[in-house]
Amino acid sequence: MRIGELARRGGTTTRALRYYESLGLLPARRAANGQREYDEDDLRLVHEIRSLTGIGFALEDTRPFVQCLRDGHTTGDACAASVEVYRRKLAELDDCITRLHAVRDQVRAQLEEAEQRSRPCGR
Amino acid sequence: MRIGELARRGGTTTRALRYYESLGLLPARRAANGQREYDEDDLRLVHEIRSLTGIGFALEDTRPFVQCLRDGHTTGDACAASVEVYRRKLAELDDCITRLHAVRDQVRAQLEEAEQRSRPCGR
DNA sequence: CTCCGACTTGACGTTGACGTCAACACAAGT
DNA sequence: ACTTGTGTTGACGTCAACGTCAAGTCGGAG
Repeated sequence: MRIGELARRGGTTTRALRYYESLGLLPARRAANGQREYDEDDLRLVHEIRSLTGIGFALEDTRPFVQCLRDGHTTGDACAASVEVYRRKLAELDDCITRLHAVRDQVRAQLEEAEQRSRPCGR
Repeated sequence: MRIGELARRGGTTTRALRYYESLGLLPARRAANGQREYDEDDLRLVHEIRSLTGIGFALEDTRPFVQCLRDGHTTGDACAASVEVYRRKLAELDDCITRLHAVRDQVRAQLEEAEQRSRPCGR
């Protein structure tokens, strides 16, 4: 199939697919006239990339998963490198959540304090 | 004082201060020779800006706080517009935290599933 | 033949908060 | 006088993940 069909079926755009190719993430064969040619395996890769980035993974983080599929594994997270990305991302998320909690509490305290000052006595 | 001193005492850089000026966030008087001249009140504004952006507020969000101080209030959050920013940010944070929780749980589930597959039977 | 849709490459735009560099002027210290 | 430090403006670079536009090519339908 050509790039337009892959984009449609993969739930993305032709621009994104060309971008992935420019990163070496999704290389494409070329037809005689220069047009990109993809197959069902490529569609699988696109789905893998999109589902991961949809969750919040960076494009670079999807590389091990794509490579894993390309190596013949049935899932992208069957390889150690992919699992490692999972772990790293999990730690990042926990860290981020912790920090956001702290910030939220800080903002909430500031807000309450400001409201306190605006009506000093009861009411 | 001049821009270098303000940057040092405000915990930032001269580039940042010029940038703030370009946004109209921190206008500066000029000396006869064209150099920017600041006073202690400006330092106060810089501290306000930095402490807010340090928490995660966008520069534009600090504008009401800075204006509030410039209007003579003792704190930057004494004005309604500032409090409104607090509220908005608080809602944003809650929303962000909720989404991150969902993502984290999703990633954790994926990770556990992947580990399950790597050692199918006990152990 | 003409028209349309899909394809190609290349270049620039977007968002935020500056960093970095160039090329120059002015101030202070020795 | 010379050097060093600090100041000025202006322009371009950074990061991510593409969007948008331009100008042209290719294939098939009518």
